[in-house]
Amino acid sequence: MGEKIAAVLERALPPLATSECCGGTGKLRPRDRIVTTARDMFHQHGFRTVGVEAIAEAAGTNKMTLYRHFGSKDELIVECLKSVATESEAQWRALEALHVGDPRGHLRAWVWQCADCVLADGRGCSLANAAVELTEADHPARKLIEQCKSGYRDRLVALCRAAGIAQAENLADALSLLLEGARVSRQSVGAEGPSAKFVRTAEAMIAAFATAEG
Amino acid sequence: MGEKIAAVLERALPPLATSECCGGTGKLRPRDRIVTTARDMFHQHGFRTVGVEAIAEAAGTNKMTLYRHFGSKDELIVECLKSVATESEAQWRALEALHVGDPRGHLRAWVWQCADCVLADGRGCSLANAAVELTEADHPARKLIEQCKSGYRDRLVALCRAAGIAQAENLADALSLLLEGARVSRQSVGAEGPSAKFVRTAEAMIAAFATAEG
DNA sequence: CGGTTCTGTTACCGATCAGTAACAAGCCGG
DNA sequence: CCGGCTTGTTACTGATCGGTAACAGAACCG
Repeated sequence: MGEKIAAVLERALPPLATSECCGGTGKLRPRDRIVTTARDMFHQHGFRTVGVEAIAEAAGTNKMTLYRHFGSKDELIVECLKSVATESEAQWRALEALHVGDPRGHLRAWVWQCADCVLADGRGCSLANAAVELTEADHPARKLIEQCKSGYRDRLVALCRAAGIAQAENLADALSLLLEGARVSRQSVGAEGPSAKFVRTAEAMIAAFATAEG
Repeated sequence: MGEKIAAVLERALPPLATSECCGGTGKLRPRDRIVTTARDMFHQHGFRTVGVEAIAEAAGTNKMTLYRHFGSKDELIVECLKSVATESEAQWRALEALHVGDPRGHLRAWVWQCADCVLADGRGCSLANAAVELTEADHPARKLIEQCKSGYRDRLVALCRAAGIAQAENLADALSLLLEGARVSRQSVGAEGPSAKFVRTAEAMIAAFATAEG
């Protein structure tokens, strides 16, 4: 099954004392370093591929300390996804603060922010990827994923409504599909595939919904 | 990491002699039964989750025979994806045959066929899922995935062009994003999420592109 | 200072998994 | 009936991985 990433890390990393590694997380406590590092590694290489030992090592600590903070790998995964969700929410609020009283501009800025994200990161959305990878129906991450995605959807609906869109739910869902599609398409076809048309399509869609009678 | 699917299978399957199991592949030769069964299991539970032993057993044979036909698990994965691609191509041709001389009806029928697929199958596209799960940059499946997705995109562009759409590439890519988004969104938010709006959105998009001046 | 809490280290367990060896049994065409 | 090819069976290796035990050391706070 391909090359073990542990071996790759072994080769790529300098001897390293106790910090300033993959996460670049400086002088935080082990728990925070672990979450940050694990978040990146899970995102980059997948949840099943990355082992807890590799995470601990990359975070400048060891497996034992990891297990003192997280009861299991699944629990760590959930914590990482929570961290992703928190960051996503912070990004949303930041964009919100930049466009108070201008929901239409807010919506268009959101499109561009998403496009940046799709462009910059070749691995899409960690939450969606987790839903693909963690197939056990009762995996603790599944509930969280659904909650986050639903929450995001609600915020997008509210934004569309604020922007004066009559069929706010329909536009929000359409934009969600486009965004999710762009992120997954970039992983399978590459950045020059359909995902390159995300901005143009989303803006056209917004324009169409804005001029619709309802 | 949750419950082992081997254990689940052990419980769910009757003793079973040599056939008529998960794949329900009757009297085919072992190689074909393995591919069919592996395709289903990979799709349902993910590529890394499913072990070769479980596949062989579910296919009514054993690991040794599996390895006589496939050099490695990765090779089997590639073969499964090829099988998926072949089936998808056959479906395309079947739809094509039903709508000769009516590209516009063909396009709308394609939308409905996709919707059926999204509705019926909660696990999305095996190729896209593989791109999410198999993160090694040089994994043999990656090339295949990109080829298949690009080929599908080309066919969709051709169909749009035949339907008289001026910006055929743009519509094809937009529809690709919607479809891919619907399949991945169904896995994270469920069937009642944004993916439920796929048909309505796709049809609106086609209508918009059809009336555009170009 | 002393005690407590957090962390590092090493070694280990049990399970799983990809992949192989060796041999016995079947099938099938001549 | 025979000889080759395909399969079944069992047992095994070597590696990895999730998770734990036990002890030593460091940091912190009174």
